[in-house]
Amino acid sequence: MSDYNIKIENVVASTKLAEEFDLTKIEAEFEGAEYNKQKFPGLVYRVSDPKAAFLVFTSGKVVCTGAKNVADVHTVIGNMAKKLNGIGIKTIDDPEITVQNIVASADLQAVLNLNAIAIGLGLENIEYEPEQFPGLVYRIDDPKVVVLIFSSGKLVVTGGKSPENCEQGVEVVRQQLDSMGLL
Amino acid sequence: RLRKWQRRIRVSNATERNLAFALSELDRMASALGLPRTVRETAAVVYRKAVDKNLIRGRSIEGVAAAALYAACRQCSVPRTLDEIGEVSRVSRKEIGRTYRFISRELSLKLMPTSPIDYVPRFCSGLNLKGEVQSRGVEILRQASEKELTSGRGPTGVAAAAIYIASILCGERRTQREVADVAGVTEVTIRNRYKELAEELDIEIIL
DNA sequence: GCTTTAAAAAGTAAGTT
DNA sequence: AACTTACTTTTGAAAGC
Repeated sequence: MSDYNIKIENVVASTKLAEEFDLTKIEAEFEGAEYNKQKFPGLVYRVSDPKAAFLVFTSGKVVCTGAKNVADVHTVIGNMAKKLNGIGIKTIDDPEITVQNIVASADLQAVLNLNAIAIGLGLENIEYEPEQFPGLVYRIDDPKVVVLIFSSGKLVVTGGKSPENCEQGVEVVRQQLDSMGLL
Repeated sequence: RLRKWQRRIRVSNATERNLAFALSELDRMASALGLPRTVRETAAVVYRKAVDKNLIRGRSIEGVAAAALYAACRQCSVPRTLDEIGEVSRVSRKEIGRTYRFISRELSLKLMPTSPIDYVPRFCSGLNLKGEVQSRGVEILRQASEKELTSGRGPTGVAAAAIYIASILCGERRTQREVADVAGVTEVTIRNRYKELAEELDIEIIL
């Protein structure tokens, strides 16, 4: 059927792996780990298994970004916990992982007139400043997501907490544009 | 009782002082940009509305004034780019843009993005090009708009490309470098846009 | 508000070759 | 003129300034 090639590009999640962390020790033991307290309070660590990046804080909380899907988030966080155990750091057993944001791309397969869309969706509901950025910004309340609409018909959906939110966001835009005859 | 009075007077004085400062800022920037009185007045109206809606809280007077001027230029169809406003303001282009979006939404200015056509008169006069070239440029931009060649592109770049083409068609050729300088874009951008326009609008350019 | 991470979209910009 | 790199926009959490 209709294929908008919805692809998840990035998943951001947060969790708590311990009560506290000695970031200086982790920096010394983990190859490639970066930690500059004055620059940023978190330690930066990148992995390539499933590719992802971590921000580790002294509070024991961890932010994981760059994963391509929700399953990978759990995989890399699990791997991270094992690596920490490997250098003698105890971690919480079943950490509660919360997906905070998902970025996805899609393609409506149609050239779009952004000026017409701006009027159609209502100037008070959108932001479109081509002098600054080529995409039209459309904030949706239904699934609470933000959709960037480009003249090429390509879309970027961000702010969603689940893949479903992203799909719903694309569908809302498709339907609205279709009903206005702009697709 | 007396304290309350004094406080009101003090607030009133501060408010008036701030308003006076904002208006002088608007005047200073408008003068530096050579903007007509109508634009300054429009900017003053926008600024006063922002004050009435308490939109200045947490924002600098300079930032709101610059954003108000940017908005006024667009409302009056004599747009200046954020870079141009930024050059005469002590606030960064980034903050002017951010503040503009905020007051634009809060005051429901509902401004459509700037049309490349609105830049044609200023750019052409900056290049000493006659009205004939302007008309040609505007016509090219009208066609470009109909064929979806302006969506998502910077208005100044598209306007510059149209003027570049028009100057050649009218036998008053200006170099890409000259047009790029008055439009504030790079030659690469003019090249990309003019090739696209010439191709899609079937305009033959003989150099 | 800022700092840091990642990622896509498309336009524009800057530095090399 | 081509390439490469990089910045514009949006989103979210983390801890601290």
